[in-house]
Amino acid sequence: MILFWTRGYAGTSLKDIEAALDMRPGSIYAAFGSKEKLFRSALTLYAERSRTALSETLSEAASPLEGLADHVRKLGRALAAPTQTKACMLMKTMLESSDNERVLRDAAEDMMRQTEAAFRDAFQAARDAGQIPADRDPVRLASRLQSEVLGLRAYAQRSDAPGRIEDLSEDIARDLEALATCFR
Amino acid sequence: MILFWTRGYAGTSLKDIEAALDMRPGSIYAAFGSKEKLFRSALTLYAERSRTALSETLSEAASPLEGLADHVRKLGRALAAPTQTKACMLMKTMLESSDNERVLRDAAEDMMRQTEAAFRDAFQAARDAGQIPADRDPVRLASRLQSEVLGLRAYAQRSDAPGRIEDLSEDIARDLEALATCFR
DNA sequence: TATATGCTTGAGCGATCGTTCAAGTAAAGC
DNA sequence: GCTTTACTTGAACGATCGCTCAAGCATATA
Repeated sequence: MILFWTRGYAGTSLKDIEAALDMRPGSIYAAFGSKEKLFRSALTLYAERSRTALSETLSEAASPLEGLADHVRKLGRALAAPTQTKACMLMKTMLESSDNERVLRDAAEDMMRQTEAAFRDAFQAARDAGQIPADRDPVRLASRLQSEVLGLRAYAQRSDAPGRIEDLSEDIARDLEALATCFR
Repeated sequence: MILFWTRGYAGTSLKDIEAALDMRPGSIYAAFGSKEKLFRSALTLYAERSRTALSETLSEAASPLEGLADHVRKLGRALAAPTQTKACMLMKTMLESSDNERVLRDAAEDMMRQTEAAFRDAFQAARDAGQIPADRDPVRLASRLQSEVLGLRAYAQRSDAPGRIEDLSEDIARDLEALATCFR
């Protein structure tokens, strides 16, 4: 999965996959069917893990809004560590897929919408709990947060990012919390 | 340029370029040297145009901060229109480039830093003019804005984005202006 | 031990990649 | 009209792409 994540769909050759899985082409095709199917399962795995991480952070937090802020701060800490790739795999897939790979694009979009729906539910819960003003639209807040996270992760890909990422994620988290404080 | 922008470096084949320029391979190589050099000049052209657009918007605005807010709103309007590609070409290049294309990655990063420097100068000017609080760091604000713009443009790539983009850019622009209003 | 079964192997398929270069074409100078 | 010069052409190169399949291997069953 990490291979596809870092190099993308078209950028990963079967040679790379053979080496990573220590399998020969025949076995790979017997097990996964095609490069595209293998990529899609990698994409699904990525999305599931992301969703799990988010829901765990949300459930551990004292409130939905703090949960979202925690999520952003955790992300910032993760992105400050040196890893192969930082940017969101769904975003990378969406950006690299052309028309003849529309299936992948659509799949990535769908999964991204699921994440955004989780954000929306959290904002909705925060509003129901009176933590944020009633005139705030959870859908709009969710797309804003989605966009901020995409931006943060894309920015993190820059080689000079490590020193700025924690400030960035802290700013985003503070803005989330400010939704509550401006209401008191 | 648009071809490279939409499909990326590796995703654009010489066949595509031949068709787009109505030139045969020999002429292309005589004129540009290599696919990589052609891509780099496309990247440079893109960055120059972006920079020009930004500086024009800034110079037309009543104040640096309003200039930045205008820039974001203009971007939102542009992204709401149906175009081939929305996401920033520098970001796409940064994300798709692997280690064997490090030259492209570095070039894209450099150009992105120039944009960010322009943001920083505008924030600095706003602070010097007393428009934003003195304890605000222009560098930090600039990286935040850079990240927000990257996020906005990546989000705009989604097929269901058109309806949300203007809200998103409006939210970002308001947050910029709030740097001033919270100071009054 | 002989046979059947399921999995792995890697040579090789046709297609496409970026790139080159001998040959062809067109305009300029004499 | 002939030569020179500058530019264009497209066939073809080696490399690599995703993928296939006859052959080989190892284990289970008889």
